[in-house]
Amino acid sequence: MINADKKRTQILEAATRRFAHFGLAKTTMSEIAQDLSFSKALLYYYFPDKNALYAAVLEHVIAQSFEEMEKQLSSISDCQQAMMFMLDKRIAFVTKYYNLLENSISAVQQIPDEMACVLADSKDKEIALIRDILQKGVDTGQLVIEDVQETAEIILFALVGMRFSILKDLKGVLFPTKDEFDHILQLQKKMVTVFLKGLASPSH
Amino acid sequence: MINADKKRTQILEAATRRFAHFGLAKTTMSEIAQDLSFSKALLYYYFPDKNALYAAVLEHVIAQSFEEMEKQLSSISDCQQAMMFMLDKRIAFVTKYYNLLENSISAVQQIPDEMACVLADSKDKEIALIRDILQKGVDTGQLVIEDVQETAEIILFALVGMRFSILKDLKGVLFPTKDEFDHILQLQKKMVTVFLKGLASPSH
DNA sequence: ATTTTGACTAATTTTTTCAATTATTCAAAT
DNA sequence: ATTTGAATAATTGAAAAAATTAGTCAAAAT
Repeated sequence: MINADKKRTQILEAATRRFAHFGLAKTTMSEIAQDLSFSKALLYYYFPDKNALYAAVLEHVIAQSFEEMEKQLSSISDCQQAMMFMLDKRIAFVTKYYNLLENSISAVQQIPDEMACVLADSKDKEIALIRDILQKGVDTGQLVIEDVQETAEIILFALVGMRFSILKDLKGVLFPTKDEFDHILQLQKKMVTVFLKGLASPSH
Repeated sequence: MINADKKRTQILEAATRRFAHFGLAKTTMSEIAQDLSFSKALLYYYFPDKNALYAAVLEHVIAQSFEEMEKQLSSISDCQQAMMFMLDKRIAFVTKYYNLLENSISAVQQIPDEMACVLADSKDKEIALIRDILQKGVDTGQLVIEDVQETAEIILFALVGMRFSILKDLKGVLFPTKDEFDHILQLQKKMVTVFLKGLASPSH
């Protein structure tokens, strides 16, 4: 029982390493099994198929990141500060898991339902996170916002889109460098700062 | 001479119709020639190759749109109004020429140098357009901006990215509808409005 | 009973080949 | 200088073959 869970976790971790480095297509179930000296069949004992394993990995790293972020965010009361913190963490996450996310990032191709679901969830949670930051700003009188949900959506669209636009401009670059992610972060911070100023209560 | 230019223009126009409707891949040189009852070889007398013709079409429609926009923009002094006008025109352009731009829009694939060049130019011009609107706002005392060029870039990145993010969410949709473009426009306007408010001079 | 495996099959991807389409050239005609 | 028909070169698409990988299962191990 406890041992079974351990095996499952081991598989998840090995899969995370492989997927995070090589992506879905360039990782085989055999390789993951070999990394652990397990038989390939064992992977199928714990996970129904490759997509499910990949989705589990995705879900795991996303959940981990959210958990950490929410914990740390709770101790920041200023919403400008909170937003900057979130941007830092967001970029750190994307930088670390860029290859894992490549499928979800590069549009075009169809994403299997299982992953689409995880990603949709993740998007909702991210909007909720931004919404909570904004709401705190409204509650403390720092901000004046008519529709907090929509405003959070606009901010997320702009952030995701900004990252995409900048990375697209770097055409021919298979793997963006740390510097390029830093550049994105810098512009995102400036944008959000101006945006928050635009939402600021006149009395402040 | 004058007749030769006319032929060139005819070819450009016929190519525009085909490319705008079917895109680069689904349009053949023979079809363009047939539309005009010219021989296919004549197209090669006026344009070195298919990519060059496509790039010329792209350049032409972009230049036309810019020209019209600049003319009309010159008579708008309020920068909020100017920005909204620009957003309207931008979306109208993308809606009209969506198929023509599909290559440039869908990332991933390599864009031939000739087109990349036209698109890079177009991007620079667009930034310049936004910069000029912002600069007017600074000059009239409506806005306070430290780095106008960078701010213009941020706005463009956010706009382009926003469009991309929203269209990506509509996965499986080959041709976005008018309504979907309107939704993009609506969110873009809200974003830019808040952003401009964030740049507004305190005295206003 | 649960967990694990090797050997097997099914599905998918990659490679190769070949026919058909399409881009491009060019010598000759206008 | 402009235009064309006829030819060649390049590209694409479909089909077949080969190779890799996903997924299954009966039996072994714990």
